[in-house]
Amino acid sequence: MKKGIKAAGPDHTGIPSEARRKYDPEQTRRNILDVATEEFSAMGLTGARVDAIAERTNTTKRMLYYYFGSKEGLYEAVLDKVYGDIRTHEQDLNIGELDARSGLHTLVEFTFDYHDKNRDFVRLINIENIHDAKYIEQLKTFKQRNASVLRTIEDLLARGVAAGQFRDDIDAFDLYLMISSLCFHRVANRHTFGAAFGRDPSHPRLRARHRAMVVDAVLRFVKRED
Amino acid sequence: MKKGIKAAGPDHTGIPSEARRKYDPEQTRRNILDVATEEFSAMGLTGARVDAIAERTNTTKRMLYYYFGSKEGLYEAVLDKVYGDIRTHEQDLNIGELDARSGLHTLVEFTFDYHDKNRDFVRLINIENIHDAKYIEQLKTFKQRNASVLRTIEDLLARGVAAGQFRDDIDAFDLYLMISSLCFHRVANRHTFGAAFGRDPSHPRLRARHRAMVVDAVLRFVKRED
Amino acid sequence: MKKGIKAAGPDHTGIPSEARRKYDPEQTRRNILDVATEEFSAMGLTGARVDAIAERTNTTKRMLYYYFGSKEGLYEAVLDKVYGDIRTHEQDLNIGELDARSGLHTLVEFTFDYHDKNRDFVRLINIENIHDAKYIEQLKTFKQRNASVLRTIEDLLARGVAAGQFRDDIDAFDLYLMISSLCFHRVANRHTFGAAFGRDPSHPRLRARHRAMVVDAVLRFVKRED
Amino acid sequence: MKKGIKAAGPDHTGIPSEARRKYDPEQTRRNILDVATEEFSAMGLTGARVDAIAERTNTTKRMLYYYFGSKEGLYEAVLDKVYGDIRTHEQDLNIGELDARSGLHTLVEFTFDYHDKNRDFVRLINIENIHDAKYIEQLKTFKQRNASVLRTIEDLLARGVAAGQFRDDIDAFDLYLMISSLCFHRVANRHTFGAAFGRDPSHPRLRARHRAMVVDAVLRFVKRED
DNA sequence: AATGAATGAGTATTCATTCAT
DNA sequence: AATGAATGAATACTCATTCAT
Repeated sequence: MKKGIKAAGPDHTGIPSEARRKYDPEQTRRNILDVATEEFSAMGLTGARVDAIAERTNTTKRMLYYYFGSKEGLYEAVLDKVYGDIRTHEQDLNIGELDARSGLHTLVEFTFDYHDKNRDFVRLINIENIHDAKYIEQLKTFKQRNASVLRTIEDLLARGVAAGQFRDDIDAFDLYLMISSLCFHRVANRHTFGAAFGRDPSHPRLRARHRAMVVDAVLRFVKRED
Repeated sequence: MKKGIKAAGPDHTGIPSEARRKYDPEQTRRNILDVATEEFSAMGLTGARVDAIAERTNTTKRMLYYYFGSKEGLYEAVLDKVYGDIRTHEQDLNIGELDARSGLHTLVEFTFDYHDKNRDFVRLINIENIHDAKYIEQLKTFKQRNASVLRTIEDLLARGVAAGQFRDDIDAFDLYLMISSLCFHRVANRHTFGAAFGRDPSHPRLRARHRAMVVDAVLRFVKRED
Repeated sequence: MKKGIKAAGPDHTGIPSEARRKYDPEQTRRNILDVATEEFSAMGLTGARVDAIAERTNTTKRMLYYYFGSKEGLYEAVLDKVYGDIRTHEQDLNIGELDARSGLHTLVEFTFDYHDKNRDFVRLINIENIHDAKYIEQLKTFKQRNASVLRTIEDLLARGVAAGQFRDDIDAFDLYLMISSLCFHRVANRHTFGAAFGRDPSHPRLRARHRAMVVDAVLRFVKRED
Repeated sequence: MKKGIKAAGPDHTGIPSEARRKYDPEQTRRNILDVATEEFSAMGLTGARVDAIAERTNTTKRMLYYYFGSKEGLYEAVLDKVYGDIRTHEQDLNIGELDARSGLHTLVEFTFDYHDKNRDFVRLINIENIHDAKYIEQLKTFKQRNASVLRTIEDLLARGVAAGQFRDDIDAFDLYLMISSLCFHRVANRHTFGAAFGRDPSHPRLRARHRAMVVDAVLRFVKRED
């Protein structure tokens, strides 16, 4: 009945003994979380089925409750995992070291690429919004994490203005909303958009063109006009 | 338990007798559809409860099936109704009669306002995307309807280029995607965005500023540079 | 939505006016009865759907209740119609005029053929037995009608015994049960029999052989042994 | 409301403790299956009520789905159980060890007795035929099981012919159909037959007489005539 | 740490029947 | 004589969760 690689039990695979310990709580937890990410992303919070998750897991439904307490607890754990990543990566860009224009360019491209590659992330944000973000608000570390982007952008804008490159009437929050919109929508709404116009806005063939367009639109928007 | 205003039966509401006819299929249908729009928009397709819809209706659950066949049939009818509106209104703008620049300006403002005012519409699109747009694809009239915006934009771009106002390297589909992104995201993802940054991007106080920003960003993007 | 030939309403078919009278109660009744026979025969009493019957009718569901009172009333009317036929035909055989052996021969062949041709009849009897024959027992004329076959067989046996052709220890009821068994089972249970043995016992290719077999078996059974 | 004897929980029935274990999947399954056999046999597939079955069970409706997946799944399991029995018992007769005539005699008597005693089985076959045997056809083991009787009869016929006892123009399939008809019909159609003629053909008082008649009819049919 | 069995409260849907015209 | 709209009580089935081992 069970699919996937069993995390435990006697085997004869020749894998070193640490890897086939009878009980590996960390791996079990991780395994549940990964399967749950797929299911919640694909089906939504209400649409996801605990049984469906358990079935694709190496373990049983009971363990899911053992580790995460409830369906909602598991969903929150998934959100936490998925949301943590983007902010971490953003900070790895070291945008502070670049000049304002190329810093912004880099940030936009990163944001574009991140959404383009992490469709599960995009779907989960979507799903959270259907639930009025009530689960994500409960994650303690959530707000802290996000503050960082705004600071990055504020810094970028200040430096750009100082260097005479950028307009001085732009709000960091607004600018991030714009970037986010342009990167998010083409992935999040690709299905209805695709259905409406017969073309998938997130199709790989369009990626380079849209990436350039988004960067272009943002840079034109911030550019100081003489 | 709270029943809406009964359309029929002896009442003391003072509503003129024609309005409380016992048999008024059109009104019954409409009533169900309106309540369903709210419920599906608020709860999603899987999260919505047929019982909850029926309860807030002037009629019984049975009639819901009588008119719409199934929960999914009702959901599709809701999508159909809601999606029909925006295209109808778009065409009422008579953008063809304006010059390219103000036509685009008008279209962007309309799109912004429409999303701003019709949150149910935005939520439903979101929900449809979680379901990979599989329900909307079944609506026969759907694709036809949407073609119109693209033609409007193509025309706008052609006229703008001819008048020397617009760049000549812009694709109508891409441009609509951009407009849509900027108008949709701030409404659709207001909850997670709000949770992340402590500010609701669709808050009325920000509306005017964002409206101007979106128009500005789009016009700068299409503007021919000398 | 409606299939079938409409019994009423303005038409331009050129059919003489009597045939397209606006209201033809007799035809409406007959039409409902015929459709119901098919549905009950195909689906059983519990399996049959009033809506399904009404839909295949020239009229509406309401008329079904108008004429037959209830689903069960309609079912009883179907039974009555269908059961009436066989006894009527049996009497048309004028078996009393033949000598005992050929009379029995004729009766068996008739019974065989009747079941072979009237599968709806066979199915309905089957269905009635699942309901412990409680509906057929309510049909007033039912018992009277059946008495006739037993008298026919009694007469046949008496004459056969008198003529030295038949054994004298056979009961008419038993003999009819035997004949009935041999003619009924191959039709009634053709599906499970077919599934079990890969051959349909009521297949036309087997008909002649089985017809001869049944006649043969019965005649051997009654035959006086020296 | 009337619950059967609970297999679990604190009780005061004096049943030894092993018999009222809280977790006994095999017993739970069996219990459901037995109750379902009665219900399906009495009411038919469509007429049977899942709730009615659950109520007479030691467990809840949920377990019915846990073990059998659906009402139809349960119905199939019932068919499987019930059909399995007759073939098993047939083979226990060891007819191959008897001479042709007494072998056939034994087989007919067994078949007669089996149908006479197992009315649920007979009813269920009847019900399956109303459904065109579509459920029984899905049981994998079904066809295999049945092949055995035909081989038994073929062997019997061959030996009887070789011994000069039997005619040589009889097909095993036909002969089994005859036997089956004579044993099945009197049970299956006892209600309509009873209603029609005022006598129940399966009444115990008639059993011995009909049993002899059936054996007699079959043996006369196969007997070689000089 | 891990598990198969068990459960109650829901959940979408159907059905025979009747109402108002 | 005929009809489209309306209904309440059922009906099969599902779901997240917990028990006993």
